[in-house]
Amino acid sequence: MSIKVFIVDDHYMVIEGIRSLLNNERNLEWTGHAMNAESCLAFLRNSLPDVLLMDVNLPDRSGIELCKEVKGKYPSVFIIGLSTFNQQSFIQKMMDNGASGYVLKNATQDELMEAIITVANGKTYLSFEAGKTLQKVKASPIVLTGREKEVLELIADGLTNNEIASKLFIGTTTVDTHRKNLLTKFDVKNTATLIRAAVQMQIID
Amino acid sequence: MSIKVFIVDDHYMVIEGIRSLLNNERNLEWTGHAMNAESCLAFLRNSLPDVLLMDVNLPDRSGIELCKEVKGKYPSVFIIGLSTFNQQSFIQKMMDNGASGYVLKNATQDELMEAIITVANGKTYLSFEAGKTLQKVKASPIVLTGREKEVLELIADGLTNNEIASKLFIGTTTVDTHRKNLLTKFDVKNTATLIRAAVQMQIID
DNA sequence: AGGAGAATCATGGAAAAAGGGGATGGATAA
DNA sequence: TTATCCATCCCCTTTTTCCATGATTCTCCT
Repeated sequence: MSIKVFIVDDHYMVIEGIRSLLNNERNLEWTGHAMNAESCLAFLRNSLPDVLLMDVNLPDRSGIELCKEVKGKYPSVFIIGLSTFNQQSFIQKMMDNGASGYVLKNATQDELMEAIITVANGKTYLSFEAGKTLQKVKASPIVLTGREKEVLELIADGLTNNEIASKLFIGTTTVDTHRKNLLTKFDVKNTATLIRAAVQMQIID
Repeated sequence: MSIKVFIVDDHYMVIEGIRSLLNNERNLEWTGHAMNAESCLAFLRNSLPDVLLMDVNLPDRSGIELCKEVKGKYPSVFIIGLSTFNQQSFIQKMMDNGASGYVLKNATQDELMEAIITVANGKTYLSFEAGKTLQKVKASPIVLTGREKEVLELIADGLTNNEIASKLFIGTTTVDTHRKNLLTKFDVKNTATLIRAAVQMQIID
């Protein structure tokens, strides 16, 4: 019995690449591709693959959201996240939202096949590089409270403590406290390094 | 006479994708691929393609540097930049460093062929999306002087004006001036928004 | 030779952030 | 029921950034 594979990715070259890498495999069946989240969902209404290869950066929606939605509606579909970079938080979030695996786009044919087969059997697959990154993330997870995240975003928007306080209807000193906690959690010494770290970790855009 | 094409990209899937997209074309000759800058240069020492498809993000060196080096040593090779995103500054820098074209990885087969043929004839090709981005960049180009960039990087590293001044052997007031100029050039109001903008524009990492 | 831009420095004042304390109520979880 | 975490608030001091305005070199380009 062959494994049905579907792919959603907005890059022609990547779709072609994967098709080419997989088209010699007898025990795989290529059921099609989509180039955005919407047409992926439309396809799934009619036909369910066993394994769904999903780019984390889609034009209309983030792969993270799509992952959640697909897994909610069709729990039998196993999802493998695909991305170009080793992006800390993305890998974590994809796995948290129901993905069964994560593969980088520089994977070899063997790696990709192994991932698909592993995942189709209900197990979890992380490519070597992604696994290393995940370990790093797990080693030092930065968990922000709701309020801290709000404050962080307003700082990134250029507001001062006073402005933030007005906007959130709290005291300036409270904002100051949140700010100090942010510096501690990120282990940075000032606003510049705080924002840089937050952008790099994709906590803010 | 067929056009010799070589590709350097660290993503297997992309290489496979391009190979697959191009292998039906009679007037093209696929001369090989490399997965990093060094082996690309090694290949070029023995054999020169007409067109070199180059990822802007290589593991060992940025495509921008490689572009400059290749174009310096082998002016007859026409280079097409390849990237996943529509990245403002990258497109500009690749073109500045001797690239003849820029194509996004979501390009269709037709688009890619058109790019290769256009460039092989010594003309310039920009994919539609890339062209749009470039126009935006040209409309509001943020050009930093050498010193400003140095200061910006040190700010992003978390140094204060005093520390920056010591490191660069200049006065604190001078650093302050550079800092003010940075705020003006980026059209932002404080350090937080400055760093955010700089990271997003990939002026700092 | 003139002009533009880059880099350097200055003065002085206002605003904001960083760093150090400590305190209180409320929710939640062990 | 303690213990922990969260969000809220306060005081004080020092450091740093932001703003306005102006000036002097130097080099590069025309």
